[in-house]
Amino acid sequence: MNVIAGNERTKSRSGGKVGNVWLRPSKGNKGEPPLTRARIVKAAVALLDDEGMDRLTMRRLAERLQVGTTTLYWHVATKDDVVDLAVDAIFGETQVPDQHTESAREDIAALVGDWRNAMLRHPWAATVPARQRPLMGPNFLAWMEFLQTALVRAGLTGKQLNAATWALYNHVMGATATQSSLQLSAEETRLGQEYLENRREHYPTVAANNYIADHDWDANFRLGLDFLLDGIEAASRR
Amino acid sequence: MNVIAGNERTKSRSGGKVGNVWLRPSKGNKGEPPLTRARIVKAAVALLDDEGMDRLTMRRLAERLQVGTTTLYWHVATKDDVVDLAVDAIFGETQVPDQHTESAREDIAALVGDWRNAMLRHPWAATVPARQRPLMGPNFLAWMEFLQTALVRAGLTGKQLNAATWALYNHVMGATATQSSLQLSAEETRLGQEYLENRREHYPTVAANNYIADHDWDANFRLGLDFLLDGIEAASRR
DNA sequence: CCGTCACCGGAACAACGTTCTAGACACCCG
DNA sequence: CGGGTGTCTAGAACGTTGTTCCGGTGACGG
Repeated sequence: MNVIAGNERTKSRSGGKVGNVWLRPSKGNKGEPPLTRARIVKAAVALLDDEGMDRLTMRRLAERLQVGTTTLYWHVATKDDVVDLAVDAIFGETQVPDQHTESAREDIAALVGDWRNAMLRHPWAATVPARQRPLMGPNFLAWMEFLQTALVRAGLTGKQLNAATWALYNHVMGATATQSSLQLSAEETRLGQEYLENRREHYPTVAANNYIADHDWDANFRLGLDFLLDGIEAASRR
Repeated sequence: MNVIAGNERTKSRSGGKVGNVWLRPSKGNKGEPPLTRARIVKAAVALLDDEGMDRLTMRRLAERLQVGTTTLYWHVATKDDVVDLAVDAIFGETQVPDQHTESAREDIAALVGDWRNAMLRHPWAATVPARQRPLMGPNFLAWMEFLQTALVRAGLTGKQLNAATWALYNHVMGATATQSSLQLSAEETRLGQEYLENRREHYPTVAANNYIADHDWDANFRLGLDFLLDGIEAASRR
C-alpha cells in the first residue's frame, strides 16, 4: 500500500498523460521496484499469512503488487509454482545453524522446534504434505541436510536414518496441521463437546479426555517428540 | 456404469417420449435407486479413487450418479460435506476389533497398520489434516476410541495419552501423504536425482542417501512406528 | 531508424461451487 | 375425489477461479 492506494478511481485525475516530471518516475515503471520472482513470493507469503490458503488468488496477489493479473505469468508458470516457492521461503525462516553442539539429540530437538515455530507462524504451510508435489526447494534441502547430519551424528544409518528423517518431518507437519485445524471458536468447541458428550456411551474413552477441548498443543508436540527421540536413541544404541 | 452408459448421444434414439412400458420404470424414477446420502458418498469415494481430489467436482459427481448437478444440494449442504463424509467412510473400512489381545503394543501396531493400508488404498484421504476441519465422523470416533483404549491399556494417562494419540495419528497421515506425494514417474525420479546430484556439494548427506529414489515406504513406516512405540512403552513404564 | 527483446496487461474462455426458481410426484386431510 | 403440502429433482444463471491469447510499451543494439 503506498500513498495513492485506497482511491480506486484515479483514472482521469490531474488530466491525462502529461503531469509533473518529478512525480513521474524516470524509467517507465510506476515508482514500484520492478516485479521479480522474489517480490511475488514475498507478497504471496504476506497474503497467505493475512487471509489463508483459500484466499490466495492470482488476481488478489496481483492487486497486492499493483500489477496486472496476467503479468504474474511472465515470472511464474502456474499458481502451484507460487505456493511451492512460498513454502520453501518458510523453510528459509528457520535459521539452520552451521555447526552442531555436543548433543545430537539437543540439536535435533532445537531444529525441529524452530521449524515448528515457523510453521505455526504460517499455518498454511503445513498443508503442504497434502499437495502431491515433492519438496525440492533450496531452503528445504538445507534444512533436510542439517537434520540428517544430526541424525548421522546420533548414530543412525541406512534405513533407520531415512525412517527417522520422515518420522520427524511428519511429526512437525502433522502436529502443526492438526493444531490449526482444531483451532475452533468458543461456539464450535462447545458444540463439539456437546456432540461428544451425547455419544459418551459409544466412545467413553475419547469422551473422557476429549480431544476437542484439549488445547495443550505445546505439550502434545513436545511429548510426542520425546517418544520419537527416545525410540531413535534406543535404536541407535542397538 | 450401467448398460446405456458410454454412448453420450442417445438423445433422439428410439424416438421421443413413448417407448416401451416395460423399459419405463413405474414410479417415475429412472430405474436407479433413489438418491441418498449413502449413494452420493459411495460415488464420491469411487470418483476420488479413480481420478483424485482435484478431479472431484459436483458436476462430475452428479454425472456419475446420472443425476442433475443441483440435485446433490438437496442431500448435502456443500462440497466440503461430501469430502468429510467420504473421509469418514475410509475410516469405516478398517475393521475395528471389538476386543483386545493380551499385547497392547500389538493391538496398536495392528490397528495403525490396518489404517495405513486403508489410506494407501485411498491416498486422497491423507490430505485431510490439511483441510481446516476437525474430524468428528462416527467411523473416525470409533477408530479413535479403540486406539485410545489400547493406549490406556498400555499404561498411558493424561497428557501422555493425548500426545501418543496424536503422534500415532500424525505418523499414519504423514507417512501416507509423503509416500503418495513422492510417487514419481521414472522420468521425474531421474530428473530429481540429477538435480540432487548437481548440488551434492551443498547437501552431501541428503544426496548420499537420497530421499527421492528411496521408495521403501513399508520400512520407513514400520521403523518410524517402532520408534514411536518404543518411546511410548518407555514412557508408560516411568 | 528499425527491429528485437524483456516485460506488461486487457479481454476472453472454460470450469468451478452455489443459489434461485420452478417443476414433478406422493401422500394426507377434507 | 380434489387440492394442498412436503419431498425430491433439476435448468439457468451468477460470481469467481486459473490460465491463454494477443496486442501493447519502452530500452537497447546494430
